[in-house]
Amino acid sequence: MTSYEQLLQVLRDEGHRLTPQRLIVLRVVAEGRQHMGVDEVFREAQSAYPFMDLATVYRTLRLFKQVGLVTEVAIGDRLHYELTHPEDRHHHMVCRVCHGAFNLSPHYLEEFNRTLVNEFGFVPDLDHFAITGVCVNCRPESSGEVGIGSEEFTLNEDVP
Amino acid sequence: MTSYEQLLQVLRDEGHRLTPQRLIVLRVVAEGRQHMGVDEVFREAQSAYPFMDLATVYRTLRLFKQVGLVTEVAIGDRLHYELTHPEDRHHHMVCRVCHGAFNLSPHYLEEFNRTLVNEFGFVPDLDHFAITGVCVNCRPESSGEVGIGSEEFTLNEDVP
DNA sequence: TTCCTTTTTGCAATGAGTTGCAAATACTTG
DNA sequence: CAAGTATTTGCAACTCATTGCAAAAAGGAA
Ligand SMILES: [Mn+2]
Ligand SMILES: [Mn+2]
Ligand SMILES: [Zn+2]
Ligand SMILES: [Zn+2]
Repeated sequence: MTSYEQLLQVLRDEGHRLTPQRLIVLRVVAEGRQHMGVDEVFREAQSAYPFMDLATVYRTLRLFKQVGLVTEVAIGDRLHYELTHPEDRHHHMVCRVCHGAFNLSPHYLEEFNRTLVNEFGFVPDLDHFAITGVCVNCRPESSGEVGIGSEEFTLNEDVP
Repeated sequence: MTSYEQLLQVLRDEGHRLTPQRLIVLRVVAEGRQHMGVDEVFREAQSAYPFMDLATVYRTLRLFKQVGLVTEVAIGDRLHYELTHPEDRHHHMVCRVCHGAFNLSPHYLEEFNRTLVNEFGFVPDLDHFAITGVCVNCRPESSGEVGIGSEEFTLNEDVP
């Protein structure tokens, strides 16, 4: 798919300098799991480059988001990042109880999106969205069959 | 509608103590505008009770939310509170550019809500929701007619 | 390579929000 | 009304995220 070299070219093309810090953060995010929290990126990056500063990680991730290399999603009150895969747009349902995160096809928000645009002229930020709630496994009385179409992964950080 | 005395009874009924701090925060929220930010509540409360501490305001608002007296909404990355009006459920569209906030009927999220419950058994938190985006006035090319049904108010705090 | 300019970094300070804890106090009971 | 107890408060310390600024370094030109 998008190789590491191609990703670097995106930075060069927009006139950004290729510092060791940026190369490492990019590698960490590219090789990491889905939705890494900032502190997780920081720890991994620091182990490869001990002088790495947390402020640099924040600035670097913000830059990567600006140029489209990574996608940001707010889960709970923390920001998480993953490499952008244009062919795999998705949203999330995040369980408030078990912190599990389930992927959700963009299809489920398309009508909502269209309605806001058509009725109010409001263009919502619905690129990569996370809605909190309670998942089927954590519901008080485990009633209700689950349909197809959702794929779970688990966050390895606590989300408040 | 719900008088101040009735609100106090809710606290008493659940075994919470009626401290001067709580009475004042409740009065401030009850008499304040929609969606007061915490620091705004703090300032008003402090002017009525100079010993008021910011931590107490945070704890008090969290308690009021727990017992249902107030409704919380995250706008940008700050929490805002307003007195709960069960007969006036609504969501918001918040403009990233001008920070204007528009009310949105719950009706627009009902289908989305139902779909998540039915297809995935996921019960989303859609009590009082705010979606960010760009409002019709702030869109690059001002195309598109605005329908009826949205009512604007302006936040008087900057939201990042 | 060396020099120059501009960007980027590391560090320290800041701000919002949360938490532990001892002192204060609201409510209960006599 | 006084005393006892459990809750609540104020304060200070702490965390997470952001920002100003001087020092470091990337990239371009000679
Ligand atoms: Mn995702
Ligand atoms: Mn509201
Ligand atoms: Zn769950
Ligand atoms: Zn606007």
